[in-house]
Amino acid sequence: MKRTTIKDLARQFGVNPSTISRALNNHPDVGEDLKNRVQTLANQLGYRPNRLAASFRNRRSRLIGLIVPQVNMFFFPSIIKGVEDIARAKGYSLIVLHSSDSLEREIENVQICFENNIDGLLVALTRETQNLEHFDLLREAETPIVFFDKILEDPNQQAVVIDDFEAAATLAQTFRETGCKRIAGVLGDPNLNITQKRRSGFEYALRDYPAELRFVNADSAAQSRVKMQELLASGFAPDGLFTMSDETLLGAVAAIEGNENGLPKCHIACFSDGLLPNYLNVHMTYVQHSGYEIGQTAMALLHEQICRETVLPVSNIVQMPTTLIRI
Amino acid sequence: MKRTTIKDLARQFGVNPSTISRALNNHPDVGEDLKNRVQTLANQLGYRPNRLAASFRNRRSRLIGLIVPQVNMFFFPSIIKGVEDIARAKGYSLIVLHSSDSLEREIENVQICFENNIDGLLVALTRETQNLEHFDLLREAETPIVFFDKILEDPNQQAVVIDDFEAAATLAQTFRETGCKRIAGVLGDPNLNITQKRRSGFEYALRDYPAELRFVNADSAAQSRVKMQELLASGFAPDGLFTMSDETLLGAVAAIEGNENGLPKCHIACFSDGLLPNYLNVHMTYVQHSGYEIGQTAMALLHEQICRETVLPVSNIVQMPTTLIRI
DNA sequence: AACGATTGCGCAAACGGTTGCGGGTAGAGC
DNA sequence: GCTCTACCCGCAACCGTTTGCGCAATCGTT
Repeated sequence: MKRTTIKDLARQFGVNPSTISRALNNHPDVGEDLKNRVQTLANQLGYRPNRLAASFRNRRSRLIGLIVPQVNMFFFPSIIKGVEDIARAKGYSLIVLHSSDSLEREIENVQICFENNIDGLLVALTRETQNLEHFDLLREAETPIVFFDKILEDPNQQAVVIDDFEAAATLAQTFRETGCKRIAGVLGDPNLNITQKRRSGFEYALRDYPAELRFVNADSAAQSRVKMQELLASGFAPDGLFTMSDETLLGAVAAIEGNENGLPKCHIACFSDGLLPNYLNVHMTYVQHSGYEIGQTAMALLHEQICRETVLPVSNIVQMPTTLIRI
Repeated sequence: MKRTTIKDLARQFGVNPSTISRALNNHPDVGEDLKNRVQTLANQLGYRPNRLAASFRNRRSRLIGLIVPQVNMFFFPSIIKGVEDIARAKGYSLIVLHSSDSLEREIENVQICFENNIDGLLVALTRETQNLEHFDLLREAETPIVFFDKILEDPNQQAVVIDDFEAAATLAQTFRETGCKRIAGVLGDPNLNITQKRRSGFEYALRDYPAELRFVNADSAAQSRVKMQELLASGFAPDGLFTMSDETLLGAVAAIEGNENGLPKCHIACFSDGLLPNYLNVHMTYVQHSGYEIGQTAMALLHEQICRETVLPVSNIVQMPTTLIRI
């Protein structure tokens, strides 16, 4: 069965397709009577507009691109939920692409987005990304872009992040308060902007505090566990643990709890989306930065840009508020 | 800056747009010389085809719809990764929609997919879904659909699942072997097909085994934890735990480990995507059903249907193999 | 040299919906 | 009876790409 088109409806009523189009779009140039009859028949026949045709004509696809470096367990699901909820409310659909932590694939993804004529793009960068040249394609097409979470310093960008430096510093303070002397920190990839900011915020807050800091880098729960096991095996017995993400938290806690030599009470402070900490049965302090809210905010910001129909030449970095939670 | 189109290229070479189109698509009707010159200039100018136009003309959008009941932590990320990897390899992009466990929203999602002229659809149903009528829209348009994980019994459907009955029975056996007498089972929503199958497989395998079975239903980690806490508070002290998903596993284990009265050694058997069990620092047996592979298989199956260009009137339920793992 | 086959390109329509413009009709006002 | 206006609707172009068909030029064959 073919799908019913505007032309089909036009034939039914013996009018011009343009009139049907206007009737369906509630254009004032169509008589009330005809308008009603058209709309009811359209419903009966289950008429659904062909967005492809409309998009093509209007040069608006009503499609949003979402590019993430990887599909992880904790942050990504929250993000996609937040983005999709807002996008749907505004009448947009989501094309989701992941870069597998590869710049090459990120570039591919941008091209895919361009070819699909997306109306706007949301991006979290890979750890390999050093500049934003590959987005020029979209910028020249005046397609608004909002970066979030994993971003680069760059003029004239729209972005949604948290105050990583400040949050890390706040977490660092808790180690001072609890009197920790040997702190293990599991950070993300050292190339990442957020890793650098969180580390420097952490170190800055403890710059005059006499504790031994040992940092390791890990991108996944598995890596975090291994790195932590190595650290423990090396004889370092931390009384404090700092992690930068839920993934690394999971791995590090597993390593510590699985440690055969046992371990004295260990104070934990971390960044988290808020779910995992409640299931680990250990006390900890965490900065909750909600992926859901970041996703919502980023999408809302993007939508503003789209409606404005002109890319702002100003930089706008939205810093989301975070909450410090003790459990 | 406007994007370069085929017409721009045609003007440059003083030829007809159709010739440019053929040159770019390596059509034999274009001379080698011209073909090369066109392709090199197209690269230089960074020409990217406007898929919207091509899709419109060809009635193929190269878009795949992916509808999931909810965006959870463990299963969904694996699924989307598997689907996207295959889809990308075949030249398709993904529109991701979640139904928030609501039939109404699922119906909306199907309509969105239809309007976007998707070439194929992958669906895991909500717990509210009782029939597949709302997919008729797409079926009439001859759009292939592949159901996965959460499906309904229905003739003439393509689906990818696991043998839930058998797998649950296998897990049940482990309780018999370890001699458990009081088994707590945390299952998903009772309306779900997989819940019913897994429960009946479980009960069947233990039909002649003298153990006390207590089942509770939970959709999330939080619910699972609460239900398990209630069960423990009621005086039931399980020596065996059976869960149906990673989410429920996480909640149930947290409840047991957080139990103030302590608990004797508890044998755990569950369904899992394979990641979480390694981080809980408890021994268990689990049936690994890889969301990644299910996603890949479902997408590959869908691609076959798309290429066949005619919807098969036969039912084809692919049962993925599972692995029993003890840790 | 005459003829058929092949090569290489142009022409134009089509996909479905949108929109500026124009025009016909009916009613109101003088 | 005339003009003016408001109301409704048709006409046709357009968005970028694809493709069947046609045709001229070239090539190969007898």
